[in-house]
Amino acid sequence: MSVDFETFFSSKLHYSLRNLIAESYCKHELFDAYMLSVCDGGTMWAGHPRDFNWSALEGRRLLSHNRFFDNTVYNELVKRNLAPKINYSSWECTANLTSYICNRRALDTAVEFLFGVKVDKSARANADGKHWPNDFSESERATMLKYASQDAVWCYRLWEKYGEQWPEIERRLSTQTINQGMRGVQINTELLNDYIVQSHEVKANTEKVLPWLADPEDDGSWNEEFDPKPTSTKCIAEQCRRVGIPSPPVKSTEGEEVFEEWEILYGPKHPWIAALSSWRSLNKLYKTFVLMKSRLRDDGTMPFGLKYMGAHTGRWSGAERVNLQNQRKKPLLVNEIGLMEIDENRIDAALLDKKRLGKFPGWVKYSLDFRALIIPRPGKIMIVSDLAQIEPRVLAWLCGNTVLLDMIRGGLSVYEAFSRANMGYVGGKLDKDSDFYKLIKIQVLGLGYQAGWEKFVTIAAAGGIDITKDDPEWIEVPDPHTGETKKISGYGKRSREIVADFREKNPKLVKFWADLDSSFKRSIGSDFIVTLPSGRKLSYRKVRSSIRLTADKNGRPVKKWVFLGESDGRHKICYGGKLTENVIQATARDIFGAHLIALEDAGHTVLYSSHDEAICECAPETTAEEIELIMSRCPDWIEGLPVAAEARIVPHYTK
DNA sequence: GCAAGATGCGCC
DNA sequence: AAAGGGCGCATCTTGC
Repeated sequence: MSVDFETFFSSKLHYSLRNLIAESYCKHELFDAYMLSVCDGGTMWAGHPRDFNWSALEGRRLLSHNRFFDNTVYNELVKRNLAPKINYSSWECTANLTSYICNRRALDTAVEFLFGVKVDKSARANADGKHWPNDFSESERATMLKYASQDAVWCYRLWEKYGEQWPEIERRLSTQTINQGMRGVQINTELLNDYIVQSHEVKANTEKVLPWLADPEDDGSWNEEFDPKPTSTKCIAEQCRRVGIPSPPVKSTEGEEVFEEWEILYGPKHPWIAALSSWRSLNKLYKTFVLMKSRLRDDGTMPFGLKYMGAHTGRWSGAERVNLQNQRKKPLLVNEIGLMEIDENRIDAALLDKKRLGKFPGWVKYSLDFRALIIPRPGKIMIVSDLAQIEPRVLAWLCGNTVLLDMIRGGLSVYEAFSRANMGYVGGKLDKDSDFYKLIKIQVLGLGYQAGWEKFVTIAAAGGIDITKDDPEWIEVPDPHTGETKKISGYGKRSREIVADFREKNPKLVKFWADLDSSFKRSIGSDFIVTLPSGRKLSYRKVRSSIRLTADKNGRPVKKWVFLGESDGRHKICYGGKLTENVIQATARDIFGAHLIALEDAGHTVLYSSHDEAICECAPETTAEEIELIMSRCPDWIEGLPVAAEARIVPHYTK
């Protein structure tokens, strides 16, 4: 039986689900659920909730398109004595169903894709700011009832036609995810209040360093010509002009390194450069803290959003503006002058002090640690557990690299095993701090998805290795046309060698890329569908090819064929390595999904998850080993994969 | 006044 | 021959 509520909203008053999470929206004084529509295929009903025969839902399986919302509305009605408590048997979400079936969440786009029918959503847009029934004309009321019924009908049809294609485990993951968000997490509210005050103060200090905001009694030149906002690009450009330095390079187009060079060159002389970056970080934190406070329940817990099948590969994604999957790992430290500390070495040293001595060095005035805000409920403990190198393991399994898997099963670390099984290393036990070990690690992480030598230079740099430092200035190569020897730049020589060597020694992997690549290209004109080991399917629709203009090394334009497939409503370039990455990520997600359900079956509460990490709230007697054991299980559909996990009891969410 | 695009920040 | 990373969200600018 599908259930769909229509409620008052007003974009003018900023009272809508755009601005508020469902629970805050329902708690609000403006909340009014004025219409309910239900459909069980045979019968249809739409009207005011007060006129509904609620007992019709008793013992039934309920369906909603976005159950998080409709379930929250229903709970609120019960709380306000506007609806009775019903014992329904389950409540499924058809938005999650269609995300699984076709990566479309919204009702209209899903129905259009799956049924080829355009659903008219204009009635809802037309209800913006209107109170029921007085603000609706006679005909508008009829339209609204029809619209509500139509949504309930489509919700039911989606379930009727596609429900069976949704495997049991996925259905449970969907339900688990929605329950997680509705259950929420316990927040250290005292600390949150502190953080709000502190982050606001540091933000204000930072604004004083920005010349266009700093002096309210300046000559007025900022206010006259510019709109002085904290991160205004116009103000930044003008400031650069005034002090005679070039404008900052754009990170996304000119590269992180180029920006860093600029920063190193001009940062020390111009404190506002660092302040700009700090302000963005602080503002993000401050806004998040304030939002969290607004969502707190009386018991100090906070609901949150998490999207089942949020990403094309099936991974979960954050939602509702407080995204538990992308909060900073390291605390933000406030230094002796009341600003955000930016010296990474100093920060790391301070964090080490804290870890070893239990307290920060004197210069740390305050620490803003987002993760410290999330604590276990009273009488419970928190156990954080994450899968050990799941993606390289899955990659090895899919490529049939049994030698490597056997070594891992025998107890070697993934990287040590790789050096022996695939790179020809035969020496003694590797030292984890050695450059050789680091190099192996970045190869495993970086080269498995077909990165080229230039990309590998940046991957290595991110891993702390300058792979170009021993490159010769010049190398001599024969010209293919004349046969004469010519000199070319030696930059990247080492990187090229590593990449070539890696590929030579991993023929199964190279073949895996090539096979995926060629089957993708063969599906031009139709959809490319990969069946994952779990049985789940990954789709790339409407595969086509297209010509792109790029520059060769001399800057001359070159035409290049690329191949594209549609996912998440956009055509994206696909190639063997990229497809491999997707397949691996999706498979790792399925394995992790099995763990999430197993944890639940063992009686643990999974508060939420983050890609390969499960955050659990458990009975106090639970041990980390119990969790580790469950997280190390290997699903029967990927037999022989050595799965491993680490778990630890923590006072609060941490990494 | 709104939507879309560009840019940045944070995680895995 | 090589080969854009994914996600969400805030801020600011520009175009309609």
